[in-house]
Amino acid sequence: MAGPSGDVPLRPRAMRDRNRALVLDAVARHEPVTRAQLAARTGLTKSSVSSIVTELLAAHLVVEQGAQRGSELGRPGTALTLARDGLAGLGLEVNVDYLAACVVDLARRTRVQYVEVGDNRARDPAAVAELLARLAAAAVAAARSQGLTISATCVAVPGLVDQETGAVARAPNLDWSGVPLRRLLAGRVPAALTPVLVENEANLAALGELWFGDGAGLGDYVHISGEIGVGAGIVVAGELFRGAHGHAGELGHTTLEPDGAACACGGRGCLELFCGQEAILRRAGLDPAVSTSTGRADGPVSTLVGQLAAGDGQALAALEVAGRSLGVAAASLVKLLDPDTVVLGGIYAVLAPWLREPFQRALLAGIPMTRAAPPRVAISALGPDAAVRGAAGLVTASMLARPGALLSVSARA
Amino acid sequence: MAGPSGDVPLRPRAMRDRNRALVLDAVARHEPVTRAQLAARTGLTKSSVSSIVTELLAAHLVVEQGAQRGSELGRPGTALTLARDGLAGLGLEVNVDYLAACVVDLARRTRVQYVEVGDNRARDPAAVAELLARLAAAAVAAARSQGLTISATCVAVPGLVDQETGAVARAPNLDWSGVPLRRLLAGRVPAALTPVLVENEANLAALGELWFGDGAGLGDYVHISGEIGVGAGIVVAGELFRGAHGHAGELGHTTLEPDGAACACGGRGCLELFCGQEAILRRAGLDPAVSTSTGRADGPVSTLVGQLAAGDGQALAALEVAGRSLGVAAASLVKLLDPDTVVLGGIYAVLAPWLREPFQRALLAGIPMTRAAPPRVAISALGPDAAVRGAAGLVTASMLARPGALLSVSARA
DNA sequence: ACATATTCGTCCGCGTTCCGAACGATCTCG
DNA sequence: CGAGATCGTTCGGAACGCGGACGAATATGT
Repeated sequence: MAGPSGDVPLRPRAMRDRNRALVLDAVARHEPVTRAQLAARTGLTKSSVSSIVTELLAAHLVVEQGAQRGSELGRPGTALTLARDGLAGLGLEVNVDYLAACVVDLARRTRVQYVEVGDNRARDPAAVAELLARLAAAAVAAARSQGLTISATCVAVPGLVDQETGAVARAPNLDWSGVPLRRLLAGRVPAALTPVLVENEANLAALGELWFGDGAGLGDYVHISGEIGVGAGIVVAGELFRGAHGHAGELGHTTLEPDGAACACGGRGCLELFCGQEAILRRAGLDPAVSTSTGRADGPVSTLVGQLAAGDGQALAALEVAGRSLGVAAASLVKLLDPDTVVLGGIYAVLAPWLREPFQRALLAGIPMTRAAPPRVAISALGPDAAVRGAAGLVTASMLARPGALLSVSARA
Repeated sequence: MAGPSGDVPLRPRAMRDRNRALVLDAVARHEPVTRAQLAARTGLTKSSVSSIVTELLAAHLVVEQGAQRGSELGRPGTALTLARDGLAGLGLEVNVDYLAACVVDLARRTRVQYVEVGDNRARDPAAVAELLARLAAAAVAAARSQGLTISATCVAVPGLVDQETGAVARAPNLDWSGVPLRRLLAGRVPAALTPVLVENEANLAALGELWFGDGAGLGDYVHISGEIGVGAGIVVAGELFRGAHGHAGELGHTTLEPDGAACACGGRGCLELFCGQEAILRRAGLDPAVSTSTGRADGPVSTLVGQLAAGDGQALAALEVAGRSLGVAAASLVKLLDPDTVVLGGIYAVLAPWLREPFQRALLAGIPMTRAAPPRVAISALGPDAAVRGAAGLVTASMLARPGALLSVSARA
């Protein structure tokens, strides 16, 4: 029952908090930037900006870069940028056939990135947690040698997550159910990495696209993430739409044919049966059973790409089917959510040369004259990397959004 | 792209604005209420609440009701309630087969409500605007005799609206396209009723349910509005989800059968072909062509209800089909948006005794083990009245949310 | 009847924060 | 080298919320 946008009274302190976040955000967006430019951009006065910047400098969130060479008149300003050598976010990912870790600094530069291939379906959740913790330790060590300090961690998983407990309620493709991932990691990871967030992979991939891809021009968008499952991440006004229980975006089990084939989820004619990774491979005549790689390294998807490039008829037909069915589902989604853009990510980014055309055709056919302009269709620049980086980015984003919490963490270097 | 929740700097003035809205909202929710209770509820101190209440009293938004009889110890407080005799909102509705107007006061009591039946497809948009303006004038006169002053107007229309211009981009069931409704009304209505908002009917019906129905317990919900078209209104955290262009919630043209029958929208196998009002009537063996009434008064829907109550097989089968198809579409919607509740509104509220069971069955079948708890299914308490009242409520809600704008409007009575 | 406890609403002084104007600093251009 | 422009700082003023103190109004106990 949120009343007027948040039921909390606004005190001078909260006012300062928000203006601090406003300035820090403007630095992140426009660095390098001078105090005067910040004042113009945020609408605050020069005095207020100065006072806030002083705090941000003391907290080591922002650093001065010396005089800004301006070809204009007057005294040049001092350039401000986000600190590159201070706090950073750690992103982890558990997927069906690999683990990944990456470290991102405040300026959203990826400073460390590790991937470790291996079939996690064959492993016990605790064993996966153990491997992931080791990967994390390696990434943190590499980050420390670059002068970075991890402030928090976020783990991407291909399934539904209970935000409160950090447990994976259900991840069908991993065959996980009720796995308390946060607790499993908490015991295996130094306390400096906590808190550990757990979040759905498709959601994080959408945010990854926002922060590390072409996010700027997307507006409100839906990021469709093709992996072994099919998920959608919905971003509205720069923020993730999570739904009431954090489970929004489950696109893979949209019903396409009410009387179609049975799906593992219990339903019938689900989208995943037409354009999930395994369905595509099978239709193309490839064996999806072996170490299914999500488009990275060598794996069935690269094999498929090879066949497509060679003009293999069966493979091309499989993508025609996938694109068309995905387009039909996307049309319904677009009519329901009215986004500016639809982004194809995950393996769909890799398969875009063959997928895009039938997808777009079906999408437009399903959105007739009802809307002024059809949504743009964009291809993810990140592909399968989007989720880990989105996870790390989520950590740094929350630092940028709440700088107040970090003010006392000054004395570092 | 919105940075830290709004790119506007927070000044002392904005702080006051928000706290004013916070207090006013608390009054609305808990009236009658004393200053001390408001302080406890909002988290502000007694001093701040006192100061804000003084302003609200001066603006005639709130009135004192004399001493509050408390069975407790100590000095009793003075009860505060929203003013019943001051500002009010005017809601209008253009639908296929009727026009409606209603006036709602700050306390969300419906003070005036008029409905005028008549087929608007047969009329020119300008003629409709003329009739609507006359209905509005009558409603306003009735409101004035109760001591109410209209502060603004909102019009509900069954189609896609351009929020900027207040024009109806397309309303297929009215056969309107590019009708500048705001401009048509502006010339025919006294200036005191402006500004005139124009908004989609399904969206307003959802808000109507929130404010005038069982809104309290719904949480985040989707209100499915069955009329001649089928629309959905999505409410998240007490606010409407409009999408990037204000066109979100178009459920009626979700594709159910990609190779199904052609729909007027240009697509194939659309949901409306299975559970739109005309489809249901036709399948039940009734003639939908005559003055199709949206469940109010006498009309084909009441005829249908009669047949259903009598146990007519063809009619029951029609509702079985409608319920099942609506349930399938709702299942996809639920997986995409993850709401707490799904509300059946419009004619579906009237048909609920026969619709609910197949609907719920299909809905649950489509949401297997993937979610912790399936969404609740609720039946609208308002039915076809939801939209007009939501329109009027939207006006009063925006007054409550931005009391600052009304402070100078004091001298009334 | 009267004192006491309790709660309500107001008042006043204080701290935080933003704003606006003025000022010195620094650079470009002629 | 002076005029003009821009940058960042500083200082006083104003708005606002906070906290404690105070009088008002009521119930309870003796």
